[in-house]
Amino acid sequence: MTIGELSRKTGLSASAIRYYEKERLIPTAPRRSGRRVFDGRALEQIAVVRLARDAGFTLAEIRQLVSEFRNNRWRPLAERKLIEVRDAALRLRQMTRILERLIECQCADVEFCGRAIRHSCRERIR
Amino acid sequence: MTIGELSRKTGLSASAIRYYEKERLIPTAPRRSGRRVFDGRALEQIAVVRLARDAGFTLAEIRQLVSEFRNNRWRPLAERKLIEVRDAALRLRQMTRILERLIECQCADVEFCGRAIRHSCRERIR
DNA sequence: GTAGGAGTTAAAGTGCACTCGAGGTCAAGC
DNA sequence: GCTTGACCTCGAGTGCACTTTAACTCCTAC
Repeated sequence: MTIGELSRKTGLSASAIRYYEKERLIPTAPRRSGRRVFDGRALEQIAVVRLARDAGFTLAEIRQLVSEFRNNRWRPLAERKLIEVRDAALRLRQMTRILERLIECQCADVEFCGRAIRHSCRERIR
Repeated sequence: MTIGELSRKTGLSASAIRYYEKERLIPTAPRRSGRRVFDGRALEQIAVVRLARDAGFTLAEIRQLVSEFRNNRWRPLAERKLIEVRDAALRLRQMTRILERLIECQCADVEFCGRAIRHSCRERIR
């Protein structure tokens, strides 16, 4: 598979794939006359990176996760991240409820909605 | 309330608060001899911004949301964002499950876990 | 044999969301 | 009246995650 095909299949730009390789998020692909040749594993590796990134891992953390996967040092990293991810999911559910309320609400008094929303938000910081 | 107190109460740095004001995410605070004076509403306004930011709105989108709140143009913005937020929440739940599986798994064969995880990730792109 | 298209590298540039630093102001307490 | 500390503005700097650019190579098709 060329970098172009991999790019089309993953939706990730070719330059982003090169960048991921350079940053050691995915293994260095073997070259055929200077060009990268990928196999099916690259799809999985990129999918792992994207999922982790979507879940809020930084690329530095993902590099750690993938490089420390073979020894057992990834465990504390994963545990810390699980807490963060659960918290992020909670905040997203709150935001979902607020958006749903906001959208479904037909009240003419937009100021009332506003107060209700500000109140929901404020609960979070006190 | 001074900017320092507001900073302590919200956990947001004073420079970030000034930045939010400059970017019109929160209203321009009145000055007393050159210094900003905040009241309780500032707590709510900052909480709204932080919640929206946590939910994945960019500051530009938040500015739109807060500035268009009084007319009814915020509605399509909120609807589009609801879809994104639901999707983000789904991805976070996937990541939570993967992390939980990873952490709870006691198997010695880390390669097996690895394959299972790569498989879960790969499902997402095919 | 040459044009085109896809690939290569290294380095510089971009956008976001702040953060920092310099140089200055202001009120309170000694 | 002077020091201290918290505040002010403005502009530059930072870190992340890429993207773009420049100059080049390689294969295919005409």
